[in-house]
Amino acid sequence: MGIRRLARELNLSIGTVSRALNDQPDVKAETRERVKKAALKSGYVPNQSGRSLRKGTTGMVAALLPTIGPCQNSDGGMLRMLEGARRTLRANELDLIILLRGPDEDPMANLQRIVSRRIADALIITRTVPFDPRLTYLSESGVSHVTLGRSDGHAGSHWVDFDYESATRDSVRLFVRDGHRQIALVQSGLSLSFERIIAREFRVEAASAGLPETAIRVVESGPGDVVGDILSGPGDRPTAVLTSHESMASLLYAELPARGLKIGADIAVVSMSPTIDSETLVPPLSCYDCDLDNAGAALGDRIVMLLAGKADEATPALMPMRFVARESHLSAAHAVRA
Amino acid sequence: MGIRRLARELNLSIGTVSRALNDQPDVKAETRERVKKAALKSGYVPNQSGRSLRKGTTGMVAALLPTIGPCQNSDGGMLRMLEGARRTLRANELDLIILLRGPDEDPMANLQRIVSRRIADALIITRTVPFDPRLTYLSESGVSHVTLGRSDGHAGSHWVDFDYESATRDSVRLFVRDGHRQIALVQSGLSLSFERIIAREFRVEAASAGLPETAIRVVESGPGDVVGDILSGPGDRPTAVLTSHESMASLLYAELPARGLKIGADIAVVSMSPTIDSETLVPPLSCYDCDLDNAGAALGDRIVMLLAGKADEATPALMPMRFVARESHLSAAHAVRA
DNA sequence: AGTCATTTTCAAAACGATTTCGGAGACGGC
DNA sequence: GCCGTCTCCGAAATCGTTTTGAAAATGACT
Repeated sequence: MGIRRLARELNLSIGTVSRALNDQPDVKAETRERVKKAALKSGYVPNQSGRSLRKGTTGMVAALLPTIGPCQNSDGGMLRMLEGARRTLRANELDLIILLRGPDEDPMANLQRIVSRRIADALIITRTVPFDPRLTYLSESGVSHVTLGRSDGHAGSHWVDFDYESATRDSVRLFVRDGHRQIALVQSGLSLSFERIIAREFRVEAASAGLPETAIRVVESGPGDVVGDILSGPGDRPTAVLTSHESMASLLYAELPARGLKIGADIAVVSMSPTIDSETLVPPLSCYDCDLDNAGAALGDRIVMLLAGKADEATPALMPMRFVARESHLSAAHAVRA
Repeated sequence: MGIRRLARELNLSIGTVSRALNDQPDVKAETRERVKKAALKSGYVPNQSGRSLRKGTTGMVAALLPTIGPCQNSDGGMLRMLEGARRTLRANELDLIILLRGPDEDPMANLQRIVSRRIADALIITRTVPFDPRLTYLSESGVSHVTLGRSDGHAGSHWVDFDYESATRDSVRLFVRDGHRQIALVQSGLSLSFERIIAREFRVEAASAGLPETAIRVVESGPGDVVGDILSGPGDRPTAVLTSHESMASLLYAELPARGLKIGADIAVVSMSPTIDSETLVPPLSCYDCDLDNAGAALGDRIVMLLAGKADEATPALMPMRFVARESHLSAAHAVRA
């Protein structure tokens, strides 16, 4: 196998065979048929290395996925999204490959290695931070890329992201409408773009809803001290909590009951961007849901546009988040205050 | 960029430069140093396509990951394991890439495409089924591969798997010792190798513990009817349940309370192969834990052995599972029977 | 100095595909 | 019969690297 052998069997030159298989002109329809049939029969598939070398493109798109710490079983959502991207890319003759980056590897060095070895034609970048140096590097190197999550400081960049602003605003309004006067936001960090966005919007909306500075609490913590961080501090305890990630919500579910606080009764909990089984929690978790399949497809679409040279059609995509009211956001909290 | 330019700058032939960079003999130590320094300075990295074409190997190992249905947020564990594999492979100059397969793609066709395009030197196969046709194909094609999970009917094959037999036996014994006389096993399917193994072992061990046929219930179900399936049927209800996967356990957590059964009190629940946050459930889930990092490393090791031609050193690896006693396995169940 | 063995280097041939360029026929119009 | 056009195909160049085989340099010893 190899195009050489196929050509010899057909009594044709390898050039003609290649042209026939790639649907290029200057090949008689009948010949093209003959070639294609023979290729199918002998199971010929062009060697990727040879093809890449000559064409200068690999036909692959790489998604860079940092695997961080032990608290990373939230990946289910990521895979779900990448599957959406895969489907779209595949429909355009592109293969999606996922590249893991361990905690031991330097983000930039890792990126440079991938770029310079020409493993993929385009990249999908996740876990963006504000002013992400990776994006600067990619832009300067002229490598096509789409990010999951915006990054401040990269004006013309192509991204897909969820509408955390609206979701955060809605959430705060919901709390206020339900009579909560003391609210908190729980995050596991503040470095990622989406965490920043949520924190900022949370403060702004709470302020514009008339809540005083002391009524707003933004904590950033991990397992062990989440609940302590929320409940400590001056003034009344918060009666409603928004978490920026499902993993934080599950921590609350684990620790709040031990403090005698019943979720959905004594304290309201709403979570952002959950993965799948938020309804199997007790009580079922109210959350802002996101359409992972479509987000993935949007990522794929952007990549396809970029590679087709239609960069102008690759507009940013802000995916809506949908509030799913279950039971955890309910609370008799206003009574606490009254 | 390009070895050609590098060679010209150094006043050397490209052959010498190549040999110097690849640590091959027949290069003066001083020259080697000079070349390496220049390569580092100019940021030269060999083009992967050119290298693959010439060497016939890609330096990549592909892990094939089916993305199935919506119930797949158990992937966190899988990624964790693959990260272990990545680390080991990377230490041996190999790159790990993950290839998703959507529900729309045929497993065999997908596999054939990957193999014939020579995308990777070796494959990691997951979700093995008994007498897996993929393994037959790979063996016949002479493609190096290691499977996660055994597959009946492939004697000499290389695999890494968890010791489900022992865990299942232990679990049944634990139940019996705690006085349970009516036990159940809940699975989401029966097609995968590990599901078969657990089911078989469950029946065998229960029988040899003296439980009559009617006291053993093995149900295979999805969301919605798990609890119904367990509780229905002749005889007393089971007082202890083993689940073969964390996702099933979380279903039980969601649905059992509604039937008035308190986990860890009225009914014992133990889960196999959980991912991370089984301790944040209420009550904390007792389970058989597995060392994902080491399992991943074992996968990587096997691949390295295979590619180094030391197939005989790539022995199968049965990874132990460790019982983590939390609270869900407790129960006053014997009282029910008494 | 000449010979031989041993390093060290260079030039050229792979690897497998795509693409460019040009030539051979076929055909029609004059 | 000659010339231009069109269609189809083959030969050769090309992509960037590794590997091979031969040539040059070096050193040791007569």
